[in-house]
Amino acid sequence: MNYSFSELGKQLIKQIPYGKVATYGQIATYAGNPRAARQVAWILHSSSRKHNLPWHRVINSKGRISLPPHRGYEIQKKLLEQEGIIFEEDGSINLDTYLWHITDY
DNA sequence: AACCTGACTTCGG
DNA sequence: TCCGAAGCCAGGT
Repeated sequence: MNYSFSELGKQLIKQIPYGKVATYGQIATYAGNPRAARQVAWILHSSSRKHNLPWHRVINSKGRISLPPHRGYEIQKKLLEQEGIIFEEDGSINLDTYLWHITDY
């Protein structure tokens, strides 16, 4: 059975454990297209609501939230902090500590 | 059916 | 550190 990139990406996002985060590129890589990071953002836009995806656990490669202020940034930060994730002074997250490894699953 | 757009990433300069 | 360009998918116009 051939699952679409979006379908796989959606499944992967659902698997991100509580208290962990994943990057767009990481999801894209696991879904089979290392260069399709942009599509991951698209998945979140189109499916996070109807499929109950833990969208707040997806951040960019720099370990920072990609949402602009007043466009969800504050909300995402709050949700992550509620899961025990600590933000650095510059607003980034220590990926060595919080990045999800597929092996954790 | 062509064209546009996204919460991105990587690479080169 | 910053900027531009290329690469990828799917849904809306």
